[in-house]
Amino acid sequence: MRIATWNINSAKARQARLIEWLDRAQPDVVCLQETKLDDNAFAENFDEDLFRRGYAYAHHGDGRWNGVALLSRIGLDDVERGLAGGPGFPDPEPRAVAATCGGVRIWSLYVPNGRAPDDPHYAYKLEWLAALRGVLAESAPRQPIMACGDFNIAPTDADVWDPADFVGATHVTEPERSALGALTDLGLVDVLRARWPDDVVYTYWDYRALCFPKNMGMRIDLTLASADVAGRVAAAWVDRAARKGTGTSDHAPVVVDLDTAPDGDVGPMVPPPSSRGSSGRGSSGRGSSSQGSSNRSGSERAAATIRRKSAPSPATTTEDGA
DNA sequence: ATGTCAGGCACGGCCTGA
Repeated sequence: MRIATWNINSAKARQARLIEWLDRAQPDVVCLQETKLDDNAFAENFDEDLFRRGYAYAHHGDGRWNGVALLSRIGLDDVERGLAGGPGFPDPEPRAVAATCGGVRIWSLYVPNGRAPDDPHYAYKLEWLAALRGVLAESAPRQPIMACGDFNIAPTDADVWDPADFVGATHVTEPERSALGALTDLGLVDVLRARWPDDVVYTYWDYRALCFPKNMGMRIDLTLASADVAGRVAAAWVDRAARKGTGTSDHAPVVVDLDTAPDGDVGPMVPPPSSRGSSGRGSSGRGSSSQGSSNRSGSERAAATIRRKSAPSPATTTEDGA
């Protein structure tokens, strides 16, 4: 079961890249953020592309800004749009959609940016995260869950290319990190970081100033999983190829492969493509701890990481081509 | 150098958001 999250920065502008990526990456479930479409426009643009590939979807958007979606080819049940009890700015915005897919309650989340610590949008961000905690706290004890999306928070200073550059900025402040900590305190595991504890792993690079080629990035797109789900993680990586070239989002997808659940009721309805065998699933199966790294495959490593240099220089970082 | 994009409005560049 392959789950991905991707802030695509406009579904319409990204249509060709998204479809191309679905065909290449073969995710079973995709959490999208910043579709920037209303529900009708999303349907008009994507019904044919998605249904032909076996995906059902739930879109929650009202047009110009925000907009989230869940795509699934392994079932899409009990769809829930919006964040119950969440704040507005001033009205509630389409930043959350959830569904049960393959036995896991999955959330696609677009946390407010915050803009600046003294901006009203920052207070809104913290209120929104508090409401999210309330919703996940009800769900987490009852079922396996994953909360995926653009959190607009770098969990630690290791998740930004230069902490000094972020002094006074959002995404790194203590209240934001505490709000994220309140989510992990529910027992949710940041599965990408658990998988790559010591590597430079970014998911977002500003379009400006050659940030991507220099690897001046941030890790703000997160895949949080309840312990039962985290224990099934067979691989987790950032698909940096999706950020390369022209016409890309400024975010790259985060991809997580789960082994089949212990009760064996979960699996893709579409036969796994041959590419799947080279992405970390071929090893021993369940029992791979989310903390463990010994069974990471070379291709997972190649896709996921940039090696940290002893003297970090953005211009000289190279891909780890295992 | 806020050095780039995206959408909206409305068809030519501004404005807003990220």
